[in-house]
Amino acid sequence: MMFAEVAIKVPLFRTFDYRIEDNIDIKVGSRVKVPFGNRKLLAIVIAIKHDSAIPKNKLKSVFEVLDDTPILSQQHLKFLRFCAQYYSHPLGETVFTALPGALRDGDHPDKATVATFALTEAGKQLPTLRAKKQMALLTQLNESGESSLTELKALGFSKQQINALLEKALICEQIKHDTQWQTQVISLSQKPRLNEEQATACSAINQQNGYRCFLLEGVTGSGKTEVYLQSLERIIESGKQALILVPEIGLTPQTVNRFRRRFAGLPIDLWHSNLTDNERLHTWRRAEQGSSALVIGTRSSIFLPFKNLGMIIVDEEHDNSFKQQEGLRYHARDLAVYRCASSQIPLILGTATPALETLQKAMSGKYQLLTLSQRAQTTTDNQFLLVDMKGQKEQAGIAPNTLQHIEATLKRAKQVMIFLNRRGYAPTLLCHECGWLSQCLHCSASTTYHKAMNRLVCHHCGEQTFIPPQCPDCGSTQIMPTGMGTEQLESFFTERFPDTPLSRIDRDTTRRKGALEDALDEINQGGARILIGTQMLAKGHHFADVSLVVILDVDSGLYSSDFRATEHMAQLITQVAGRAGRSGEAGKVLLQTHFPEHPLLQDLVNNGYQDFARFALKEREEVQLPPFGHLAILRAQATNAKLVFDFLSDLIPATPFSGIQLLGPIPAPMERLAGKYRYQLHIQASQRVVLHNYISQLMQYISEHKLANRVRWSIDIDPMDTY
DNA sequence: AGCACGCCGACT
DNA sequence: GTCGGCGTGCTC
Repeated sequence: MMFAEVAIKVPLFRTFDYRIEDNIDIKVGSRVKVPFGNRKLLAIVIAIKHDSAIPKNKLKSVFEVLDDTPILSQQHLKFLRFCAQYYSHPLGETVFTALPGALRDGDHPDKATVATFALTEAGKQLPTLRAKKQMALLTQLNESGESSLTELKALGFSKQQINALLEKALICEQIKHDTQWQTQVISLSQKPRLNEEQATACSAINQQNGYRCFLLEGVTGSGKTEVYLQSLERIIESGKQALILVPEIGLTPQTVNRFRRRFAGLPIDLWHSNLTDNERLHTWRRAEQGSSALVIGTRSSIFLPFKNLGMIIVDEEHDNSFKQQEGLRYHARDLAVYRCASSQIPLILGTATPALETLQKAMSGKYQLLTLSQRAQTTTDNQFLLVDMKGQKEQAGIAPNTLQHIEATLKRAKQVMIFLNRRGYAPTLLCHECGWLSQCLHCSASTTYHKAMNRLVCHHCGEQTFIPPQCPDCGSTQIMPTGMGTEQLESFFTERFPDTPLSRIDRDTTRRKGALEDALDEINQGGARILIGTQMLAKGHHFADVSLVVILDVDSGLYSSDFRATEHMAQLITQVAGRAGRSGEAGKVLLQTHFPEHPLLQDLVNNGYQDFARFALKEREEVQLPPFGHLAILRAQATNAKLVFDFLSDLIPATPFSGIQLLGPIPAPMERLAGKYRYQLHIQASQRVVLHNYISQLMQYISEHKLANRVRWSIDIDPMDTY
C-alpha cells in the first residue's frame, strides 16, 4: 500500500495523506481529486510515501488522477514550498495561486489554443487604406509581427476592424505554434553600439555562468534596455529561456515591440492580468514545454514553470507593484533572487532608483553593482528648484513663483508636467459654519468631491454618494470643496491658459480600455502642452517636449507614518526628473514644499538619488528598520473592533521572545475600511531566522486560537507599506 | 475556506 | 412547535 501526501487549497498549515489504490499510478506534481470532509477537492501530490503517520482507519483514498504526467516538476514544487514557508502561507493555497486559473479549475493543460493575427504577403506591402483605424492596425502588426486578439483589443482595436482586414486578405489568423524554436533566427543586424559603461556591464553579465545578481543602476535614458537585450542574446543563443519582469504599467506595446523587433522570429509570450484564462494557460504551457524563448510579464509571471530558464531580468526593480498585497503576499523580485540562485543563473535588477534593500546588498558586495551614468540624449543635468511654500499666496495650491515658471515654459512652447497624487476635484467638502467634513460612512477617511460626476466618492471603499445640498450637521448651505485634486487643477489651468491644450491623466480619465494609450498618443503628437496627472503619469512614458516638471505635494512624502515614504518620494522625484529635458536642453524640476531645508530633500536635490539613498540607508540603520532589521506585520480586521483588539492582544506573549520586538496592537493607518476595524502587530527582528522561527510558532498558536476564526487575519512578511 | 452540528431567540 | 442566527469544531 502506498500513500499520497497532498496539498489542498484550504487555509491550513498542513498537508493531508490519502491511500493510493493498487491499480492506479500517481506521480508527485500531478493533480488529484480527493474526498475532503464531505466535499471533493482538487489537490496536488507533494510526496508519495510507503507509510503514513495518520491512523490507517482515518485515511481515505484518492478519488481520481487528473494528470498522467505531472504539471509541476520537483524543482518547481521545491520553489513553491520555499514560497509557502518564507511567506508563512498555507502550501495548498500557495500552490494553487501559482497555477493558472484553468488548471486550478481542473482543465487539461493542453486545452488552450490561442490565435494570433499577422500580415499576409499583401498586408506586408502596407497598402494605404482610407479607414484610419484599419491602417493603424496594419502598422501595429507590421511592428509586432503577430498579436493576439487580447493584445489588439488592449490597444483599442475592435473585432470589426480585424474582420475588415481579414476580408481584404491583408491579415490572417493563425494558431500559435508550439514547436521548438531555432536559435539562429536572431537577427543581429540592427544591434546598436554600446557605450563604454554599457559594454562593461554587458561583459560582466556575459562572463557570469552560475548565479549572480547584478544591480544595473542606470539613470533614465542611459540605455538599460540595450544592456538587457545584449545580455539576453547570449542566453537565447544557448537555447535557454528568459523571463523579463516588468511593473504593472510597464507592459506597454512600445516595450513589447522593442523586444519583438530585436528578437524577430523568436517566440515571445506575454503574461499580465488582462489575459484570458485560455491565454494564460497557453503561455504557462509554452513556458513549461520550452516553446517560448522569452516571457515578458508582470508580478505573477515569477511562478511560470520554465523548462530551461537561463536568466531573469527585473526591470524597475524598485517598483511596488512587484509586491502582492493580498493572499500570498510575495515579492516577485525577491522570489526572482531565490529562483536564480537555485537554478544557478544570472539575475539583473535594473533601475535608476534602487530600492534601499537592493542598494544595501549591492554595497555589501552581495550583488554586483553596474552603473550607467551617461544619458544618451542630453549632456546637461536637470536643474532642481525648491519653492518654499511658507507664507505663499497660492492659487489652486500653486505658488506665484511656480506659476511664473509654468508660464515661461509654455511661452517657449514646451510641455509642462504637473504631478499631484490626488484625483478628483477636492479631497473633502467642508462646512464653513460648523466645520463638518464629508466622511465615508464605512471608512475612517473623507470622501472626495468629484465635480464632473457630481458625487462624493470614497477612494478607499469606492462608495459614491450624492452631494448634500446643506450641511448634514447644522443645515448651513456654506459647504465648500476644500483641498486640491487633479480635476480642480485641470479647471484652474483651463481657465488660466484657455488657449493651451491640456491633458489630464489619472484613474478617472483613463478608465476606458485603450484610453491611456489614446491620451499618450495625443500628447506625443504634440497636442497637449500642460500635462496634469497622478503617479500614473510618472511611470515609463516618454514625452519629447517636457522641459518643466512640477511636483505639488512633496511634503506628503516627507512626513508620513510610513517609514518608506521618503524613499518613494525620492524615487518619484528622480523618475519624473528623468522625464524632463529629453529635448536637448536641461530640464527643470520644481518641488513645492514647506520644508525646503529638510536634509533628505536637500541631499536628493543637490547630490542626486545615489547620495540620498546612501544617506537614507544610514538613517534606517540607526533605527534598525529594513534592510537592517527584518519586519513582518500581522494584520487583523473585523466588524467588531474589540474582537480584533482582543485577538491581537492575546498573541503578545507574557515573556518576551529573545531577539523579537513586538509593537501593538496598533490601529492601521486607515483604522476603519469598508466597515471593518483594522489593527496590526509589528514584528521586528535583526535576524531573519529569528523572525521566521518566531512567526512559525505564532502561526501555530493562532491556528489554535479561538478568536482566529472570528476575525480576518493575515501575515505580511517584508511589508511594503505599514497599511 | 466550507460545511455540519448544536444551541438559543422569534416567528407562522 | 420550527426556522435560522452564529459560535465551534473538523477536514487525511
